[in-house]
Amino acid sequence: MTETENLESRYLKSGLKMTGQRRTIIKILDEASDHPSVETVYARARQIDPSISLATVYRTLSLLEEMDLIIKRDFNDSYARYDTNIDHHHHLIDMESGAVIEFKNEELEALKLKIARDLGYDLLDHRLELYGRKKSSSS
Amino acid sequence: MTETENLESRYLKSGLKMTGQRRTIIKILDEASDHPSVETVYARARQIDPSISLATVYRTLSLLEEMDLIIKRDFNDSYARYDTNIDHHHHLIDMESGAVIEFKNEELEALKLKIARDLGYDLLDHRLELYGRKKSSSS
DNA sequence: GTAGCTGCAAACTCTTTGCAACTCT
DNA sequence: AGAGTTGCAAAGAGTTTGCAGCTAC
Repeated sequence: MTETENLESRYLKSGLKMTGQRRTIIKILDEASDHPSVETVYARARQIDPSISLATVYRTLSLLEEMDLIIKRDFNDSYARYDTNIDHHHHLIDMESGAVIEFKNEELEALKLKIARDLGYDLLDHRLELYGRKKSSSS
Repeated sequence: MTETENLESRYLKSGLKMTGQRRTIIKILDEASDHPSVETVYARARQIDPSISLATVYRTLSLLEEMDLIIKRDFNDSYARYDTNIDHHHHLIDMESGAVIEFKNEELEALKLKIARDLGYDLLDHRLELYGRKKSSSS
């Protein structure tokens, strides 16, 4: 969960232009601990810069995704959501609150490599999502 | 991969009306070994019944999904794809050919339960997708 | 006979794009 | 100055829906 560098400095290294709009969006992503949708990023961006357009949010998020600075996800929603954390991890989605919890598991990493190997494949990427309900020890 | 009953007989048990269009779509799904998209089902359906409409395909697939006879999936495509196999399994997506390979793994089932439990959750559903490239022993 | 299904076309949601104006470097 | 970025509005893809006619039961 602790990243060496924030998104802004990683972006700056690319040499691409830094505009007011991009700075706004990158700041929002840097501060986001959730996995915001385009609309959410847009809403937050408007609080900082009311004149920003949705098209710019779409374009900037696509750009950052192509640069592998963020990752596009779909948690069975009808819209895309973005993940700022590029470290490899998985998600547990709380089906009651919609909260997304990140986790890592070494055993799983080993197992999935083994499964792919057994099927005759080199693993390039993968995803695991768990959908659950919070255990209540009382009720 | 072997199902006790086919989709058609499971559908008939529901008591819902069986129309020509539904029979066509259900037959296509019963015979599909891939994970067809709405457009694919539509294209195949037209070969049997050229007058069938896309809206009916959408409606029928939604209906079958609500009845838990098929499962809607999204393999990072921009459109929905359907899975006829309701047995619990996972997918390995061949990133070169786009082929989708189904697999099961008991070790994985146990592990994912453990992960959810450790996070304080009861597991309701989950999905694992592996994205890989076929190993070539020669090249 | 009638509840429910169908085809058609229009509408809707999410995302992308053409273009003229603007802004970082 | 100039390449790249922006806002706007229009267009695009995928999906849903209202409605009048039709069909399985």
